[in-house]
This record gives sequence, structure tokens and C-alpha cells, in this order.
Amino acid sequence: MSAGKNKINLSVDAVVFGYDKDTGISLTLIRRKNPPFKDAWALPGGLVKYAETLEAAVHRELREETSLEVNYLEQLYTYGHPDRDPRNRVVSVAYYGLIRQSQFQLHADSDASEARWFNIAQLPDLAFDHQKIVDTAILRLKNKITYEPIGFELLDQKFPFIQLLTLYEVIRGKKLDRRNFKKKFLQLGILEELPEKHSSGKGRPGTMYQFKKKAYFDLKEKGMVFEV
Amino acid sequence: MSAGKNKINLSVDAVVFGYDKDTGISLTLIRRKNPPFKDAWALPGGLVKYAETLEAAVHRELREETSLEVNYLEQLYTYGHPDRDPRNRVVSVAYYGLIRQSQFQLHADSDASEARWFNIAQLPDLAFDHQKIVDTAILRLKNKITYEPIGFELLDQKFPFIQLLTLYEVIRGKKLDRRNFKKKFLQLGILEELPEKHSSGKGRPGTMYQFKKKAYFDLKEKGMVFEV
DNA sequence: GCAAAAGTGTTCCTTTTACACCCATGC
DNA sequence: GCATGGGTGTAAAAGGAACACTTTTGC
Repeated sequence: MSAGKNKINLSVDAVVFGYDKDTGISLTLIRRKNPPFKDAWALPGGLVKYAETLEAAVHRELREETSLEVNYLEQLYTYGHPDRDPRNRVVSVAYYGLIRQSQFQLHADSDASEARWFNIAQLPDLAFDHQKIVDTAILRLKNKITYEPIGFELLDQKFPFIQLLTLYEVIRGKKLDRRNFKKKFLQLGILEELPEKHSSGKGRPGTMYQFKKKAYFDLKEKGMVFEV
Repeated sequence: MSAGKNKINLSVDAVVFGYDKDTGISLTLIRRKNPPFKDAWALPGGLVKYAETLEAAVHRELREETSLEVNYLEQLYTYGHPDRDPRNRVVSVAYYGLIRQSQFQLHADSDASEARWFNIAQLPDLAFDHQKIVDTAILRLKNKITYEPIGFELLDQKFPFIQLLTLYEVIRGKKLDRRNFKKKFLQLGILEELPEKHSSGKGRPGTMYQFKKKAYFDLKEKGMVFEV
């Protein structure tokens, strides 16, 4: 603590989004066990070790604090204001990640657990400048989903079309025309229609689809522009 | 050197773009005076001081190493691979900036100077992972200019329309239709036509314009979407 | 047979692209 | 008066938005 007092600390923080067709977009927060901001909710994260990559640090912290394993992870922004941590100087590289929430109900709502999902519309007060980070992440998610097919990271591997539509509606925050959206999306040629049907219990069952990842990357390489 | 050996160093690097209607897009590099990569060209940058913001560090380093003062500065990406610096762990927050090159001919091509403009099409081998940073910055510039009017940061305050067109052609790397481009741009309502004319020596002199910054921010606030 | 949700096609309008002629200036 | 570059408008094509009826299932 005395040696290296004048050296800046480097940390990572992660905004992990999950999606559930019934509850919408959520993100993972952990409850802080120590001061400052003891008992407040915060983003998972922590100091980067000397020899690990930033991405490795994020994965490690997520594993340690939430036992989540994310597939999709992208750097968001680096927050470096001198006063963002009241103890000492901590510069934090923020990442955002996406997971299929259906696979991780673990921390859902047990009061005893330290990690929980929060709907992005009902977040508690956050420690440090984490609200700012979350705001940036949500903005990025909105933008990103229009020109990269990241939505598939949030849905199950196989899904009825209506779920894709609903996901876009939730993230964009407005109703979309079912027919136009489907037309446009199918035209991209990155969805595979499956023989299976999916019934929600009521009404006509919908066709299941899955993302053709390979087709997408092939097309992307040829200069195809994704935009929805 | 022995104390804090296990703490990560934090630096900033800056990709400063300049534009000249005759020579195109350039960026500033400095020649390294010390190992590693002694005598190689590198981006201006250096370690962040304990109590300064990241932006302040960038401005300071630019002042010290190139005597440039940039108005437009934006965070680009943070590079943190453990091996990016052969000496020890240095995580670097990269920024990119824009300036009116016409105001800074200082370091233009004096062989004795340590800072120089290089056309982005003819860059020398760069130290560290700086080529990667530059690639990202160029990509960002191309993207950004289509949905934010950052071009005005590169042009003189008053400019004939043709220069705006040429700037976009250079950055996009392809010819644009003069009439369609002008129509689209003027429709945005963020350009002010000036009474002055500008002659290139030959042909009919062109009308001068200037960017209506206030009008732009007012419109932006009302939700207007800039896209060219 | 009725309620609920999925499937499908056409028209209209807006935006984008393509394109050609006249005008002001310097020499 | 001719070469050079700047200014302007229109028509065709493409893309996006709006919109209604039929089909399949559960009860």
C-alpha cells in the first residue's frame, strides 16, 4: 500500500446483458461487501493482474463474482476520472457482454445471493460511476444491434421469429411492423428455417429459426452490410 | 523500478489527423529517442500522471512532443495486451484527434524536427502496436464522418463547398456526385452561405460556407439525425 | 366455432441515384 | 473566345413504410 502509492490502478468492469422474453433486458449486478459503497450494487469487476489480458481479467472477475461465462464480450469505454474511486486512482476499462439468460437463472432472485439480475428499467443506485457506464452500455447495445446481428447472443439457439421481433422492439423501445421486419431480416439470408414449430400455448404455432453464423461471416467478408 | 514492479503502467497515445486539400489526410508521428524502437516512428503519447485525467494527459503529451493543440479529441480504444511493450506491462488508452493542418505547418518536413506529418497512405513502420491503433483510428474516422459532422474540424472555418466534397471523397476513398452531395448536405441546414467567393485561380469562383455549430447542436437536441 | 397468434403480398411514398446544360471567371 | 471549374433541376429506380386478410392451432 505504501510502495506504488503513486501508480495508477487498472481495473475492468463488465456490463452483462441478458434477455428473457417475459422480463426483457436485464443486467448483472453484485452487492459490494466492503467500503466504499458497502452494500451498494455495482458492476462485476476488479483489478487487472500484471500478466493477464484485459479480456481475461473480465472473464476471471465474472467467474469469481457471478459464475457467469459470457461468449460475447466487447470493449466499451475506459473511465479514468481521478475522483471516480474515493480511495485512490483507479482507471477502469469497461466491457459489455451478452448471454442467454435462460441458461443462467442461478442468481435470479435469491435474497441471500450476492449477484442478481436487474431489469434495465429498474436499476438500483449504483456504486462509483457505474450508472454512467451502464448508460453508455445501453446506448451501445441499441446502436450495435442495428448493424451487427448480436441479438442472437441473447436468444436461445433456436427461436420462433416472434421472439427476434420482440427483442428488437424491446431494445429499440418501439413497435416494429411484423411483416416488414420479417421481410427485411429474411432477405439478409442469415437465418435458417427449421422444420420445428413452437407453440406459445395459444394461437398458431410459429416456425423456429436459427442463426446461420457461417453464412453471416461469409457474407460479411464479401462486403454485405447488415442493417435492420 | 523495483517498487511497484508488479503494477501496470497506464499510458495514452494519440492519433492526430490533419487534412490539407492538396496532400490529403495525414497524421502526426514522433521519432523515438530511446529504446525500445529507438529512432522508429511512433504515436505521440506517454504515461498518465497520478492525478490527471486521461484527456489532460493526451493534451499534455501532445504539447510536449509535438506542440499541437487539438480541439476535437475522442477516446478510441484501450490496448492492453501484456506483450505490447517489451519492457513491462503498459496499457494504453488511445485517442484520436482532428486539427486544421493549415494552422500547424510547424513540423511539416524539417529533417531535424522530431515530429512530422505523414500521409496515411505512406506511413513508415511504427513502434509497438501503433500500426494497429492507427488502423482502428482510420476506420473510426471513416465511420464517424458519416454520422457526425467532424469534417469541419479538419477544414478551415470558411471553405468553398468543393473542399468539403473533396474531404469526404478522400476519407471515403471514392468519387461522390457533386450535385447529390451538395443537395443532401445543404438540406441538413447546418451550413451558412457566405457572401464571399473563393477562386482557385481557374474557373468560376465558388461560394464560401461555414459550419453553423449552434444550429447543429440545436437540431441534434431535437433528434435530427446527421447522415451523409 | 371462436379467440389468438402466425403467415403472406401489394401499394404508396420517400430517398437515392444518375445524369446534362448553363454560368462566371482568368488568360 | 476558350478552357476551367461552379451552379442548378429532373426523371428513373430502389428502398422503406403502411396496411388487411387468410391460416393454423387450442379450447
